[in-house]
Amino acid sequence: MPGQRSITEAEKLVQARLGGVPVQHDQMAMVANIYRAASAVRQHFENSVLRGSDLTWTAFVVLWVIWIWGESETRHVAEEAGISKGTLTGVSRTLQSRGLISRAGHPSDGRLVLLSLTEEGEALMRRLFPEFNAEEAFVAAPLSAEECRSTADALRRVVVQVETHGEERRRSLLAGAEPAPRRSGRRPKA
Amino acid sequence: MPGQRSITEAEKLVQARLGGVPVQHDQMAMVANIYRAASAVRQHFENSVLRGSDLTWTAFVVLWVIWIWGESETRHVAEEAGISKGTLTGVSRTLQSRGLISRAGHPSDGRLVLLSLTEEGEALMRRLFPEFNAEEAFVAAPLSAEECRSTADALRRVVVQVETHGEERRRSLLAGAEPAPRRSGRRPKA
DNA sequence: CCGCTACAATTTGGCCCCGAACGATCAATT
DNA sequence: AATTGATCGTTCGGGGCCAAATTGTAGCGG
Repeated sequence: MPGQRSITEAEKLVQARLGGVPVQHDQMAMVANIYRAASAVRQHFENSVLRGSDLTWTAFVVLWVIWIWGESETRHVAEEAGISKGTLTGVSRTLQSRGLISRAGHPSDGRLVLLSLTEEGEALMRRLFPEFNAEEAFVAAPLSAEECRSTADALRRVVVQVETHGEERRRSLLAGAEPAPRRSGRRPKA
Repeated sequence: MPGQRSITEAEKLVQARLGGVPVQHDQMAMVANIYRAASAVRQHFENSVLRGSDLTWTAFVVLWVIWIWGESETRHVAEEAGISKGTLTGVSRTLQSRGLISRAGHPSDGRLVLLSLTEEGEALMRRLFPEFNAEEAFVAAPLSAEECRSTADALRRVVVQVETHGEERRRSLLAGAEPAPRRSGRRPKA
């Protein structure tokens, strides 16, 4: 677990590299740990409960969303699952090919596509979710229920911060300059 | 921000789908929020500070590790950065092609490869890190310094839990059964 | 010196991931 | 009926990501 041990130690090294420029330690440590925890948890889930059904974390989340909310339009599923529409297209194709979900056109709006679980997908979720939840309890075992709640609450506030003020923040950082293209991704036609 | 609003609401729906099987609410909410916060934060960083230098989160973390620890063996960089060795090979190739890092063979052990920042990479990190840290402060703005510390500490304990007991847990879940292959990835030769 | 085992980084295969471009559809005009 | 503008899901390009297979070096015992 060298990554963890080094976090606090790293801060001294950062100071050395920056030569006196002040660093926001606590915020830096929290962000680093958010990402590290997310990776560790995802990895554990994929290699324990999900491996047996050969699902990725993302595929499971998509199934979960449809399971909870019932037949849904793809854009809503993508937003709930926290992935882009383009990604969902690929994931749902995979899940459909395995017979876990089905797609149907919207009766009155030809642009929409509705996703729903097949009987097989439904049965899988009924079987899988309790195992998944048991693993959630496992990774959270060192924390009391109260600590889980306050941690969840703190993280929720971070998400709210980014989702409500993030775009405005990004605009003000650019300060009028054009948004700078990505190197990856489809090229503009011009 | 429908995703957040729905978390607590979703728990009632889960109960309905499971018909009385008990659910660990607090642990479930925490895990969901860890992942959601990590995605939101990563996305915000890539679209703000990192976009201008066309770096992904992962590429930045790799640069950061080398910056802090100095010239390092690839396996150590991969572990610190929280990615697999195979992923690092690709990322470091990209960074090298952009002139930000350089690679050198180990003087006495021909198997090892050492990564270090070029002068250009060094300059980039000196310029970029303060911007990065300012964004860490931005996303953490709704939380007090004390809340950042306790949240970071809780997440650290989750990581420790997974890293110390995860493998044992996965083994006991399988209970002797063979580990079940992945659908994706290279096929066993047999 | 010759296997042999251990361990390093790389390659490979299949998926995930984003966001720009695209084609189809809809709704509101005219 | 034709035009226009918004919005849907899909396609596409360039990466990221893991773990098994592969390739190559190290260092041992014989």
